Amino acid sequence: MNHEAALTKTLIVIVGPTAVGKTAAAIELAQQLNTEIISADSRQFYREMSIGTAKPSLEELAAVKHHFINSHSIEDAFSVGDFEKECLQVLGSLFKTHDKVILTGGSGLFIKAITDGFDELPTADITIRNKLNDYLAEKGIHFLQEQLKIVDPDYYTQVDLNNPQRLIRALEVYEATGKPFSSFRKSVINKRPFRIIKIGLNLPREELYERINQRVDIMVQQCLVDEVKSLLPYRHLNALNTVGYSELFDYFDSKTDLNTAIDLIKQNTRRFAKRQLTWFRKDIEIKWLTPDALNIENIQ
RNA sequence: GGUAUCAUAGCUCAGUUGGUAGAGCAAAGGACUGAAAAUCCUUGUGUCGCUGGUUCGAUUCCAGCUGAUACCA
Repeated sequence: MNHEAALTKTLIVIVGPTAVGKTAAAIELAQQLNTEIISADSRQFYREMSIGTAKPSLEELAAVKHHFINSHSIEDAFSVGDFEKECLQVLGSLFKTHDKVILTGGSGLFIKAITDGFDELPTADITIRNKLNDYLAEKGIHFLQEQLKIVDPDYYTQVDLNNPQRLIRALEVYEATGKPFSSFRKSVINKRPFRIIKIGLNLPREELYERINQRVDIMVQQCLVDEVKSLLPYRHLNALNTVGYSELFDYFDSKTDLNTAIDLIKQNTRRFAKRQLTWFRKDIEIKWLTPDALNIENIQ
């Protein structure tokens, strides 16, 4: 893509909390623009998980071409970094035939991977990560904190020391490369060869929560319990460490009854929506709308 | 109808030997560069059921009322 062409290409990013109505709004806009949709949803990639991830329906998928829905298996190791690379490739080829492309999803980190990009970092070595998780279990978080203090004192002063995932990530990068994690973190925003417009969809909190509760009830009617049951053999996979699945695994373990599990799915989904809003709120480039207000006028 | 117990945060309850109160859960706010639907952090002003009485002072003691629960009729 040359510079001249780049100016004409626009990525329309539609974000917002789960259940706000991103899917329907994005499809309607895609039809008006005669374009395609890239999903940035960290669980809708996986073809084995459908009901609990609130994927677009078969009709919706037929109405507009979607990318990164059912594109991967829960057994694949598919990281945000992988998504960044694969998605940019898809975008490049879509921009050859479209001036505007829609990127939509609720996973803030995955959106950021496309709009801003990440520094070059090594992917997780599962052996190292397992070892570090063993240390965490056996020696406690203090041990990881002390290791990090020795190996990467800069990051030690910045990181949330109570967050084991952050500590382990930094330590595994050090073990894999011999260089401190902080030395990779340049935090430069990658300039993309296309224009980016960010739209955030939101509703009054009460209304959003009502939609979440209703959607969980619909998932149950659509036999979410059977879907989760069929995934029991894969429950150890990271993809299944997910709202809607974890709670029902507990039900199959007889740790809760079904109604309690369903109530917990609703509650954890509401909390998830709150975290999504926290993430997106700090992005001042986002123009906020109610879902029914999204139209071509908003994306000029 | 009688007796007893209870009435404190959205919920479940603790507590104040009388000086206007605090836990868990819920909820809200925040962080977050390859686990991200994950992970982590912060936040407790409530007519202490109502009306009186005693007292310098009552959510605490006393009386009445209202409601709940249990037992007896």
